[in-house]
Amino acid sequence: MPGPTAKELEFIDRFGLCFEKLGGTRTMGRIYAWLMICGAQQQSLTELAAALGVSKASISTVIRPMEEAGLALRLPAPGRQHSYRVAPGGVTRMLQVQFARMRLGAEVAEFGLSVLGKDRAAQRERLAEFRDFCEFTADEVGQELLTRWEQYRAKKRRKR
Amino acid sequence: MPGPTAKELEFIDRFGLCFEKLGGTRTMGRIYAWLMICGAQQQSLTELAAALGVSKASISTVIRPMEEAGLALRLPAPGRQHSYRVAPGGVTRMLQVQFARMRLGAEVAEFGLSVLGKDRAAQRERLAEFRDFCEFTADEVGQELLTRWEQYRAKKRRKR
DNA sequence: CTGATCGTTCAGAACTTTCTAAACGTACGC
DNA sequence: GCGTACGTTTAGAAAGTTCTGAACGATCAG
Repeated sequence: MPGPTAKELEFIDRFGLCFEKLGGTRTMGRIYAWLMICGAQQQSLTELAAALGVSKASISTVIRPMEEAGLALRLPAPGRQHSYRVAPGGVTRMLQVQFARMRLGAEVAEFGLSVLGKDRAAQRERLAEFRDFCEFTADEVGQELLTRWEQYRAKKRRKR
Repeated sequence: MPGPTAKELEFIDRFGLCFEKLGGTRTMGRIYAWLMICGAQQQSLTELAAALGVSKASISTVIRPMEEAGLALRLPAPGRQHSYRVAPGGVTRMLQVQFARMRLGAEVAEFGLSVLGKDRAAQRERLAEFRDFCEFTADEVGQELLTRWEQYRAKKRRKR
């Protein structure tokens, strides 16, 4: 099982930084990058640690959130070790999770409205709009996004 | 210019935490919350600092990104001080900025493809899909989101 | 049963981010 | 001009995050 080449490692690191900018952690990005480009279909935790030059502890702690976010897949282990690979449609899932978090915003806004007196119309207006927007993204966009992405991909595929 | 009441402060803090979860900083959220609910139409930097119990330096450094993200508006100052208020459609803008960042992901993926040999079809497939998804969100979703949000809001308004 | 291999957990180290206080530059009122 | 009020910048403190090494529990081969 060969580790990444120098060029591949540069890609891995750039991907890690990018992932950081988008709200994840660097290591999560690096793992995801390596899983995308490595020769093998899947990688064990120990292999990941070796390939990325990172402690097993790091991988272990970071990969759980990745599973929950729908980015990585842990396969029923052949042998006793766990195998990880990129989940199909992983990034899509990630965005959906992000959108779902907007519900929290709606809740907080609701609380704010309960705090604010009935007389403060202008402020209530602002808060209500914020709440609606959070609801909108949480409820509508998540699903809509998926179907539109399928369309987009299909169109792109047809061109080839 | 009264500061926030105890209840209002709780809202402000909860909003700050929520903002943190969604990728911003706590202080940004607290500022935004206070701008939404404070009695005055706008607040100077000094007023913000006093109301939130935070140093002026903090506000000053944090509010610039907020302006750039399209969250806060700096008004042509009456007197010599600057006045801030929530930008109309602020959160929408913020999401759009977030989406625009996906372009970086597309670039990195493109670089990855240039690194990967032509023979590694499976890996290239994964990378290409990632790139396409980044492009899709950056190009299409940002605009689409806006129009759909307008529709949603209009519908919501009609109900009242 | 014994030794080897693997993933997990925990305490502490290294690093980053965020905040503050103090010094500074500028504009205004007098 | 001189003092005052305002926002900005910078260096350093405080807090939080992420990583590592070591100890541990579990599983399998022999």
